[in-house]
Amino acid sequence: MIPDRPRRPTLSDVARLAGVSLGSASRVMSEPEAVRQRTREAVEAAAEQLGYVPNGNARALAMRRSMMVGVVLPTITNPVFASFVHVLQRRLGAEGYHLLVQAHEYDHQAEVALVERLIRRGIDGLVLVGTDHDPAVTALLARSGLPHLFSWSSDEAPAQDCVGFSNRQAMREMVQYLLDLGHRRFAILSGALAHNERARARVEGAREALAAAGIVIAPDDIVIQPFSIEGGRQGLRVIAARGERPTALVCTTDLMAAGALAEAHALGIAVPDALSITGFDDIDIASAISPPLTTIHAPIREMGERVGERMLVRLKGGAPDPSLTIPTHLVRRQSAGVVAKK
Amino acid sequence: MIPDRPRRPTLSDVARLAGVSLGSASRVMSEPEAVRQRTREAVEAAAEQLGYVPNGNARALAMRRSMMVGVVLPTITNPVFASFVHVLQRRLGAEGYHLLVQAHEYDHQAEVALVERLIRRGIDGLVLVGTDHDPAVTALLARSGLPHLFSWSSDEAPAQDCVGFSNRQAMREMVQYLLDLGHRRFAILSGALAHNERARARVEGAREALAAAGIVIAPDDIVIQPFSIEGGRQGLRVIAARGERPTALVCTTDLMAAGALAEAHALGIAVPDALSITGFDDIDIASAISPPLTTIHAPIREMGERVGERMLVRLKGGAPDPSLTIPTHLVRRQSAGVVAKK
DNA sequence: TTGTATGCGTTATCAA
DNA sequence: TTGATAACGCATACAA
Repeated sequence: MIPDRPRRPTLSDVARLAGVSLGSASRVMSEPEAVRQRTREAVEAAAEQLGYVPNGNARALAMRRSMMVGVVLPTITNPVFASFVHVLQRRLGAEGYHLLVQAHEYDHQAEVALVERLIRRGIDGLVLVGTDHDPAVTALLARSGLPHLFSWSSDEAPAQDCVGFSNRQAMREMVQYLLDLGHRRFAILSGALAHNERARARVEGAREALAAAGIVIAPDDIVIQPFSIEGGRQGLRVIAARGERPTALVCTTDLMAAGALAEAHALGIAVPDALSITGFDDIDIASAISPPLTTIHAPIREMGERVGERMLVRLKGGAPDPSLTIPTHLVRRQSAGVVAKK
Repeated sequence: MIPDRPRRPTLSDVARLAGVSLGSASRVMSEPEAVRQRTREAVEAAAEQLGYVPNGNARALAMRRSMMVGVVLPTITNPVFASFVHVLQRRLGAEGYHLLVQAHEYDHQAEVALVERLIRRGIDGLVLVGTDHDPAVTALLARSGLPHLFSWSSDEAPAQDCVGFSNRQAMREMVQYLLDLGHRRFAILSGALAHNERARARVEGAREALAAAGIVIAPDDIVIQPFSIEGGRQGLRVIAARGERPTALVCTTDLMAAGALAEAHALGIAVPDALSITGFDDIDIASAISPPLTTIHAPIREMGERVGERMLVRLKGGAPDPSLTIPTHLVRRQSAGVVAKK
């Protein structure tokens, strides 16, 4: 009986055609130097002739390693996370790993399900953004014994396995800069703070710097909108509708700042003359909008490299390293300026 | 002897603890309705107690389906591709599929290696961007019998399995609009055209619309730079250095247009008064830069949905559908205006 | 250096 | 409805 669907050739088929054992054929694939040239060539010829393609799933089962690393992001549509994936992919891809990317769209609960799905699917390691996760995530990770790394945030980081930067310190620097420019009336625009220690740290950093200057920020001056360009627009509208406007609008992401900037243009609010606007992340587009965005450079590239390297170490059975804090820096552009004289 | 590493519990362990056979335990996982309630509960309790997590790789091997779909992109750092991934992930994720995303960074040859790696790793289906691929890609796909879909381009599309839009027609519309605004001197700014039928179709569309108006574009007026913001900046510099400047700069992506716009600002070239600049894609940021970008809306969301749906059909053994062309539309914003009177 | 045999953790087939 | 048992395709320890 002829099989209806032409089954893809397996290593057994290759071995048979080459006239060697399955074991030898397998060795040719994984450790070619451990096999005589003659047999190697026979196997390679047979593989070529049959169009043999190794079955990664069988391989993963036998080796108990899938060569896949999971990455759970807030969203892939913010370029700052896309860049992170880009770097990670290059670094881990170079060592033969594939990336399984998932995004929870800032849904705290959704993240639990994504992590579980990734573990079930059979990843070898997991990269998480941030350190504030549902206890269920931690439990899953602990139970599975899966190597995992946290990223982005060193503000509330565990002692190990986190590579990030100080969102709080960065934001302090930003606000201090604005204070030095003479600003005294501030508003802060952020996405939701719940389950997001990065946003919290950024807002806290701003608050601290202001407090040190004797400025107390009112609850109303912290506007919460979605982490997006549209959220930025909305936020600016809210603030513009106020009686006494701030002279500086501190946004917790470049995306929100870009939206706020666009809306300021639309409303005829001059930036930075009537209102200074600042961002956070330093995504590519930040320098291309106008006025170019004064922002914090988040060290995404370096963070991605470090996370990738550490993940590779952990995947090879290496021990956890202490958490690492990468410096950020303020990028002065034109969206923030000296406060206008009365 | 005690095993040194605490092996993760398997379905056998669960079955043993529950006092049922492996087969029954397996059934509880996959088709719970085909098992008596009593045994089901026993198995579920045992699984819970042991913290059982199914092994996806074993599952993939046994079922001969990995529940993973590959996506090969030019780059993840262009928001237009990130959005595509976002939509695809939602659609396929809803049906339990994982996405294996790879980017070739516009390296034609690199794509071959990526596709091969994905096939080896064991994907169930593959989504490709564009239709112009190395013959080796086609060969791999044909040999593996893997369901695969093309996207983005209906200009040189195969009769089946492609979901895209007409880059050429869209660009014709754009240039016609500029002609209607009175422009007669054009420059075109694009990334490399080799192995990229989308870029080619966009340039061709522009050329055709110009030709129809009796305008012949000189080779020098087509500037090639990387597909990026920086590429856009460079491109504008090249054009600005020319003796006789164009009044309209047609860019083949929003990213390049944003870069060109930024550089125009930097050089003191008024947009649109001294130079109209147009983009293509309509990424989120296009409406937030200033002046807001006149561009072509590429139907990424709908394309992603269609691709996802079709992929699901193909994954279930369904037959290929004829290729689909989704309409685009011109988005008139402020970066393009009437040509200045002499 | 090569072959043999077993295991990886499931699903699926077939009797019972 | 359940249980035994054979795939699934490969890696690997061990023997030859």
